[in-house]
Amino acid sequence: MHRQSRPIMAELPPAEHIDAEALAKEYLNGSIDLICVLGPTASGKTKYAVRLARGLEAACGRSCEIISADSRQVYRGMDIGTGKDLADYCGIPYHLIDIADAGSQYNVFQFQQDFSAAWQDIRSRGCIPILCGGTGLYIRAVTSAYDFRSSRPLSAPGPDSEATLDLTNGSKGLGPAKALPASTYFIGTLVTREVRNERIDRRLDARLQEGMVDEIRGLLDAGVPAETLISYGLEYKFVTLYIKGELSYAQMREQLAIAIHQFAKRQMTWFRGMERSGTRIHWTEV
RNA sequence: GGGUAGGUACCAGAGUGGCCAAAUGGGGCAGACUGUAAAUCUGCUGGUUUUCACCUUCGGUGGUUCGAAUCCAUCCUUACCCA
Repeated sequence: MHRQSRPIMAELPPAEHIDAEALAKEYLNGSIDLICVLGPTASGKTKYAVRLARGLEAACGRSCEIISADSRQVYRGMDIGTGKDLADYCGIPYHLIDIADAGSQYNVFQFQQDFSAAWQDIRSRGCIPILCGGTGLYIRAVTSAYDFRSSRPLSAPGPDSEATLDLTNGSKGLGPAKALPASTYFIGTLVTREVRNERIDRRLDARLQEGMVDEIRGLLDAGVPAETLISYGLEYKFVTLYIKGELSYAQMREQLAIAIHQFAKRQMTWFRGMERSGTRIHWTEV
């Protein structure tokens, strides 16, 4: 008898079919000003967003451009570990990928600024913007118009008043009114946990074979501190620990797979939280 | 065949007569998170129950005892060692 405790799992939301033509119409008549594709890692967001872009272009003749909402793909030289898969875009222009140096510290506030600029730019050229990514905080910061000016500026680890002052001045200088979307249509890419984890495992092995360890060793050799890479989390954290000899290859692979599973779960928690607070997400099977 | 050490909840692993439904870690589940978010943090994790509580659990069986995961007997079983 296998009475393994089977905890209640949040049921998957019902999937719906997204009609590109209707969506294009909504965008053109101004009832929405941004389309956002979100989902946990390994749910096929990018591929879906590209397909959607194609569908929208076919439906209304306007070009689509994708704005990435991925807190790690912003860094140059971090390709395999962040799964950039730039070929997946198939010619659709993308934004906010490779915009910061590996080793630097990008953040939500910066993202909000950069997103605003890209979003306005795309719209000013008559194109349709699609925000696509899995960094929930980033997505929410730009679609719910988070106001960071009133919040505490990022403070340095120590009592480094100078750094704090610089950031404060910087945010003031950018002005209070950032242009952000007023109405976003959210599409979530839906996969069962089992399928998701299976894909994560397979993808991890593929990345290891593609030379992920070498990529990260290269970053270390280029002078990116190990602590910084570790702070980036997941592949950068565990592979760095492996390179430093603190984990065996097998341990690295196993612990990393678990950490990615847990990350995907946390992403879903965030998205559910968005729904709980009133955001309508149209989940679709991919 | 003989010897030794083990068999504890999903896993690992404490506990060696009452304060044990059973430490701790991992995993899992759920949640929080407006300037690091692939980060950081919280709760739950035998069953019924709102709580109190009660019920069934520590390889099997049978004992000892007011009381056993803990002691005894026996059986099954795992690892290693000697043959």
